[in-house]
Amino acid sequence: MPAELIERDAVSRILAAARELFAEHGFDAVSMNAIAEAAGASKANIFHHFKNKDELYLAVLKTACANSCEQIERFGQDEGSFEQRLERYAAEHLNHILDNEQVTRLIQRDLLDNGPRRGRQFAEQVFGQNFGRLVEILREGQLRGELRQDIDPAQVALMIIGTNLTFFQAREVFRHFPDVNFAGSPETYSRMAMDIVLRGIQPHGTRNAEKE
Amino acid sequence: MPAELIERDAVSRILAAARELFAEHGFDAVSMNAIAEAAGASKANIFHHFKNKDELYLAVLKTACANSCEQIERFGQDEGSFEQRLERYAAEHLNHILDNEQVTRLIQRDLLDNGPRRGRQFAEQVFGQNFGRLVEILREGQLRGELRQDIDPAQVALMIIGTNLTFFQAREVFRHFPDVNFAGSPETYSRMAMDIVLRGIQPHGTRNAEKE
DNA sequence: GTCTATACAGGGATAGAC
DNA sequence: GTCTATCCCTGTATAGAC
Repeated sequence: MPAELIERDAVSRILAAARELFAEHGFDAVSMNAIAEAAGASKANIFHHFKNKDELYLAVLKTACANSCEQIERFGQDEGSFEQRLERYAAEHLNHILDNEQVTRLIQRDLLDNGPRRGRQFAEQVFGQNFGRLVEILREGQLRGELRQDIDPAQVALMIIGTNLTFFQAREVFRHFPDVNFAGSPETYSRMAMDIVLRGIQPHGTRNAEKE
Repeated sequence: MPAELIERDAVSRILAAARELFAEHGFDAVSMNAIAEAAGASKANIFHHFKNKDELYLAVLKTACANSCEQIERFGQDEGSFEQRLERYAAEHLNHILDNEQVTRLIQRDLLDNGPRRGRQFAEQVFGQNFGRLVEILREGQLRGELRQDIDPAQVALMIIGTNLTFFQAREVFRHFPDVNFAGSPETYSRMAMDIVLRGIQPHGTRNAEKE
């Protein structure tokens, strides 16, 4: 028996199977037959619980994003210096997208799709939540003079998120590049990237980035 | 008549239509019927020129990437200071991916479709070419002491490319974010991002980033 | 709620005339 | 090289029994 997620009700199994398959292959490449088989249910039963394929996809995205957003809420919450918070946020964010590979892929797919709008809202929700929290932290730091005034917090937030997303997206590719040593180590990558960013956004004349 | 690309031979029209549709909607979402209609040719004629759908897709990717790589060769070629070259490279790269939206989307899609699937090679080719050129420039700068020694050039290259790709990928989303002012202006975005990166990778104690 | 069986549309791909 | 017509399969979705 497929040991992974047995003993759960059909709806849960269907959602889990659908999430995995949609994330891996994309909406159009996945048939209801495949989902039914992976979920250990009949195709007709899926249609009993979800009106059609689109609605199933939407349900997958909805539960996945809700779960993801819940985790994001906790990023960078704790106390600590401005730099520590930022560094921690970046590390936690990278960790999060790697741990939730399926959701991340779903969202990236959705961002790429120009066609049916389907669940764009959820992609925007997750992306926007991360973005908003980061901007908040950065604004606060700016008020307290802990980063340059002549800088757009939104820009920095986007750089941090983007740097992490790039790692996620391209890690399998640059794993084969001779120049790259950090492919297998997100921690190293995150630390190095944030070292550059932090130094880049320091107020002019500051010099206290190292602490080890 | 569809004014865009008329008067060309069938193969060109087919490739152009296929590139547009694949980029927009993804491989599985596009039917040969749709391509035939968009290209103003019959489905049978497509199959006359391309063995099957996969081969057509591969041909699209191949020509698109070849064209793209040709342009990349010219990035950052000219003389100028290290910082100027880097800045120029970043700006040209962002410009390039925006101008070649279809190719960029094709590659991102291909990257996402991790499976035992198609032309991963092309993604590696384009990505790798950009990456390699950037690392080269950075190494050179490092030798001449124009950027920190304790930094991995590959890391910086990835940050620059990733920052640009993120702009491309998410610009439609953060266009609606109140915090973002640079959504419509890649030039502004690129300048601001590189300002941070350049300051972040300067040798300790340098202070000559501004020149205007 | 869950199944088997089935309807029916659209997909990729081919035959064969011109 | 290009077309029309057609094949056959797989996809989504439904009917109806249990």
